[in-house]
Amino acid sequence: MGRREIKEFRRIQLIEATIDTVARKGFTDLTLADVADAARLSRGIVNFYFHSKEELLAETLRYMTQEYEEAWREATSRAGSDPVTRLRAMVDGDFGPRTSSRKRVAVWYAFWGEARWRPEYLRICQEVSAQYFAETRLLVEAIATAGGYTGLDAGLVARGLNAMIDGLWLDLLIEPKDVDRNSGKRCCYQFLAAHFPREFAGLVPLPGAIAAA
Amino acid sequence: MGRREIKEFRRIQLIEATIDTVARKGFTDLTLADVADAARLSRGIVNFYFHSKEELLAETLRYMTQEYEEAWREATSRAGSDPVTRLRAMVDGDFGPRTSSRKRVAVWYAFWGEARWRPEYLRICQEVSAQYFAETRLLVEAIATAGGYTGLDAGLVARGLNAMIDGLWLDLLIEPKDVDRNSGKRCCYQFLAAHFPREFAGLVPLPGAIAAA
DNA sequence: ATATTGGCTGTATAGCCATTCAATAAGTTT
DNA sequence: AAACTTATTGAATGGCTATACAGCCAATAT
Repeated sequence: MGRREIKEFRRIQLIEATIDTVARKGFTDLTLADVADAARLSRGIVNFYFHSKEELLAETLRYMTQEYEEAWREATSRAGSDPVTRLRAMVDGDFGPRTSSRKRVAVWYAFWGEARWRPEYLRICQEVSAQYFAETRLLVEAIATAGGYTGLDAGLVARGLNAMIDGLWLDLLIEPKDVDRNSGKRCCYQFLAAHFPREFAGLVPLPGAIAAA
Repeated sequence: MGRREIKEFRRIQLIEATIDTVARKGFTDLTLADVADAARLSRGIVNFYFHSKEELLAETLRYMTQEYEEAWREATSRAGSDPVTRLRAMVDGDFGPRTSSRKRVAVWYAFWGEARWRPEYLRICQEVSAQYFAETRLLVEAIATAGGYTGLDAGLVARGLNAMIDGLWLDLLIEPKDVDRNSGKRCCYQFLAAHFPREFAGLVPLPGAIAAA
């Protein structure tokens, strides 16, 4: 590896070490020595690549939001142009093994827990949240129009879906015995089916349907 | 104040000082000196009433969960026996000015952000979450039965409502410009109206209805 | 070959903070 | 009011950790 590439490589290496370390020790107990160890580099390395611990953490959050946004944009893109398929792709992505692993979700919540007191975190979270909301809102509107559903506030439905996803992630953390990635997904399907029965009802098995099958 | 009462009084005084201090400075920047100052007591006081900082924080979380549970149990109790009214009382409570003030919600999220790495926090959160879920599930079931709604998974609906509330609280923190206590409430009403139109539709004004009124 | 650059290391340091504790104040009992 | 108990203080302690930095070494340029 030439000197040219190494700079960016190390940055990412340290950011990923930070994610791993937050996942392993939490936010409060995280030290720069831990991060350096996780990256298998020397103790002083973090302050060589970042001005401060605070900056490392903010960059880590930025990295995660970018990764997340790329993931759902790619998922919708693969899903084609049908808004129903696209919205479903977003939900599926949010409960896919990579995005909603216990590790990843724990790290999201660690950052959200601090966001209130760190304007930089807040800004970053607002950005990703606004993008996601805008897209879901658009899709909800398109589905409503195409399906002839009237008297429905697309903003409210989109907001509700977004909130439900975040809340289910919390359940993955707190009640992993009652909520897993699959039941989280079904929960969202059911919400969508309640508003758009023709488009989503097939995804929600009726109670007892499994036993009957 | 006699010596008998003082012990309990100081405990609560310190716990409430802790809530205020977390609200003001966040979890990471909280020091016992801050808490002592907030309580207007001397620096060493916390370790006289609690074995450690960790214990103070766990007790603070326990205090908040008890307060929350008492609040919604009282709200449903006041609401009488009709499950529709009862469920609505729970939602209204969750978006009432006391429970969902930015300050309180920020503190909840601070604890949730740490819960993954503190088994004690996890246990406490699981407890309150399970109680709340059990009650909402019961009410959803009662509403479905009374209203003749079939083919509806009460557990999934209750789970979705719980998750939506938690997620909307996050929005109160992160996007206070787009989500406030009122729109949060309306969001939940809309979810309930989607499943139980006859029982809840009246609470969700149609788009444009306000302008038309 | 030699010089130069720049990534990287590991130790030194200074500040912070939870916890302890000896001293003191306030209240209670006899 | 003396003896005793309990609450409270605030300074001292010790451990921890972010940050700074002097020097080392490998890669590149000349």
